[in-house]
Amino acid sequence: MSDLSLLSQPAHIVAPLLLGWEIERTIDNRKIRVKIVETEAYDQTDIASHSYNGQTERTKVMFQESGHLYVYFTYGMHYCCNIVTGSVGEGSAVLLRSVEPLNEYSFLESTRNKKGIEVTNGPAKLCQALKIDRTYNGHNLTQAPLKLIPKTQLPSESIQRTTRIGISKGKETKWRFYIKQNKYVSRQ
DNA sequence: TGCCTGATGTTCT
DNA sequence: GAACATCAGGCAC
Repeated sequence: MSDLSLLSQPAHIVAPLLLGWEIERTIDNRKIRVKIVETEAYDQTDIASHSYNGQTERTKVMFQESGHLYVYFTYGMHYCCNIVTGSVGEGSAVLLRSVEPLNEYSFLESTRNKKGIEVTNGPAKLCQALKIDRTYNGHNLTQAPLKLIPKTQLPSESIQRTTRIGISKGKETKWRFYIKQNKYVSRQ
């Protein structure tokens, strides 16, 4: 039983807390574990967020209970996944930008047809590696086959805070967080 | 190493 | 009809 109550806080508080947490993804009886090393926060006051213009059919999961997964499809070929945070109706979430595999390396390399850090060092890459698609939109992260596993909080000295990547609006907001010196971080 | 661009579908205006 | 929370491959330097 994992306690995800920390996730009911605002996204920009939760985003650095999630660094170092693990995800357990079960595929064909394999229990794949990865560590979260890079995140970005988005909420309804944020012009770069999907929830900025209010709730729509696509974004409704962002407005639901925290501890669920918000998966969206972008650029015609990629999925990205977010962890919903805050309280119901708040419209906030944390984008997973990169993760570090902890086991099943060769399996992940085969799902991506890539090796090394290229397997999971980007938001769409990690979704492909872990086989996350829109069927997981709204998934409860306390349940298999996709579980979020809380870990002790990292010391603040090991966390770097910067502006976000890959957006055209809201660039000045420093809501990207990553673990310093981790090679899986997409851009240091 | 770093810039440029094509691929491709969903969402919103 | 345009924009898009991206990626990979190609080419120049």
